[in-house]
Amino acid sequence: MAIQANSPQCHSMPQTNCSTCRLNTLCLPISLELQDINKLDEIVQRGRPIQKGDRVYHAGEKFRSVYAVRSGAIKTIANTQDGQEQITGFYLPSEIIGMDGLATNAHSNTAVALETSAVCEIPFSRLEELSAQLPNLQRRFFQLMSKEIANDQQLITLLSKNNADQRIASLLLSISARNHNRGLAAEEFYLPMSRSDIGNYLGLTIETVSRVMGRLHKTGIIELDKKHVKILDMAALRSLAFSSDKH
Amino acid sequence: MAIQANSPQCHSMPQTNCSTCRLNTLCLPISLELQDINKLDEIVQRGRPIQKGDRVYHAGEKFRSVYAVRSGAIKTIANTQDGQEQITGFYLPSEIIGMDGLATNAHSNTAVALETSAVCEIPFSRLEELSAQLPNLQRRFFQLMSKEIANDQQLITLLSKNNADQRIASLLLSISARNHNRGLAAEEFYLPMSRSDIGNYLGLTIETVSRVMGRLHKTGIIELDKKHVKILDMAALRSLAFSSDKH
DNA sequence: CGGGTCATTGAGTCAGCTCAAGGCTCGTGG
DNA sequence: CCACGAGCCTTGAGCTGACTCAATGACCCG
Repeated sequence: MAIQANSPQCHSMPQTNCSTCRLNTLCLPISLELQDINKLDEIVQRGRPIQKGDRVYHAGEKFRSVYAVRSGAIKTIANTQDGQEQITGFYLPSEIIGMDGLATNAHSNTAVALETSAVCEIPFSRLEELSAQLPNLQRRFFQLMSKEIANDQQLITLLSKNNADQRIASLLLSISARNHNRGLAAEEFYLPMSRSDIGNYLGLTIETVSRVMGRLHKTGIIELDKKHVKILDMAALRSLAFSSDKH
Repeated sequence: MAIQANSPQCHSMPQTNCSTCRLNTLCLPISLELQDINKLDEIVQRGRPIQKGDRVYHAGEKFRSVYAVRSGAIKTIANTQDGQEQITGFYLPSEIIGMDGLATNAHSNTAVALETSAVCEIPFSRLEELSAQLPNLQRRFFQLMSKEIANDQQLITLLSKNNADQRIASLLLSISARNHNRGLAAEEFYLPMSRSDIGNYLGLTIETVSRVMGRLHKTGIIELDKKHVKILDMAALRSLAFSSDKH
């Protein structure tokens, strides 16, 4: 718990508005003028930190807000008809969650913190009003939803066409790239999720996840110590993820 | 070809505006007042019928419009990094395609007609302007994108957690339900796509699709003649799709 | 130090894959 | 009118990647 509280993402916590947030070149405010950012800022509610395992919202809850991840990491879980759970995404700082609730006015997913995290709550009715006034914000929000669709479709392809090695390699590359975008190292990072979460997300068993990660380690492509990953051979990892032959 | 041209969906062709279109309780105009529907109608462009195999838009093309399927059926295809194709959706009348292009301002998918079809083109810049004026339309479009996300996440779950029988059963039920929504029979319909399309979409080989469909036929759950499907035991199909045990 | 959670490793099984052969349907051309 | 080729689908036989089951290891916390 002490380790979680000291996680490196937490130094963005003292930020109290969007215009000074170091994530504002990635998050919802992109392409907004300073005065428009301030308008957005007025409707954003910053909550207290949430602990590992806490929910941001849960399936069935009335849809009121979307949330920007400010620090930490969040997983979203969809419940299937037969009572199983499917992790539909891992979300890192600057990424937006909660858009699943729009269609039916109730969240279809549950969002759970993977470690101590902070989120900015954005009441959707206010965001809608503001979007009608600020064309750039409307466009930006459409784009965010479209990005979500594109991400989901990439996962669909991964699950439909790729073997275990390719799925794991792709996940590592995705996290690496997103960290890099936020100004962190692309080659070295902590995985905020458990092996079981990875398996659930990628449609694999925990044993297979463990074996594949072990193999990547043995072949010298990554260094691995529990959740600490260091990519030693980025090119090899890429060619593994994107090679068309399954063997 | 003659058969395609006489396909049952085509009698919606003579419609020339949204307010009299029999799909307007399902399509984009939902929840709009009559006068607002007319405003929407002014920006909608109705094109000529497109033939089987024709593209509505293709990957890489600049994003300009979204499209409502008016008749026929459309598949959307994403190209993977390694040159494979992944079908990401089958779209029936009243459903909207093209929203994949918003994030990057270029389409990431290619949309191909599965049979002779007609689409309504909706230029996005005009739709954006109108959305800012009509809160209901803005909300409606957000909802459509959210619905798309929800659909994609259901497919993710299907691919990640369900076996071949469950995947096929779920697809049949989905098409059945969507036909029913449009006032067509839930129990009897033509599959507009090939076995190979089904396999691609569901992450299965064509042989497995064929075997599973044959098995559903033999066990008396469906009647099957090429692409003509009749669901004989809806309850059995549902319990097959949603049972939690894989065996 | 004991109990719980999470991860690793091994051995055997099986669902869905690959490879291969053959059938059905439709359009074209002799 | 029929023969033929091209697509699409079906069916069979055998293989294999990922699963299941099982045991053990590593770590944390009380």
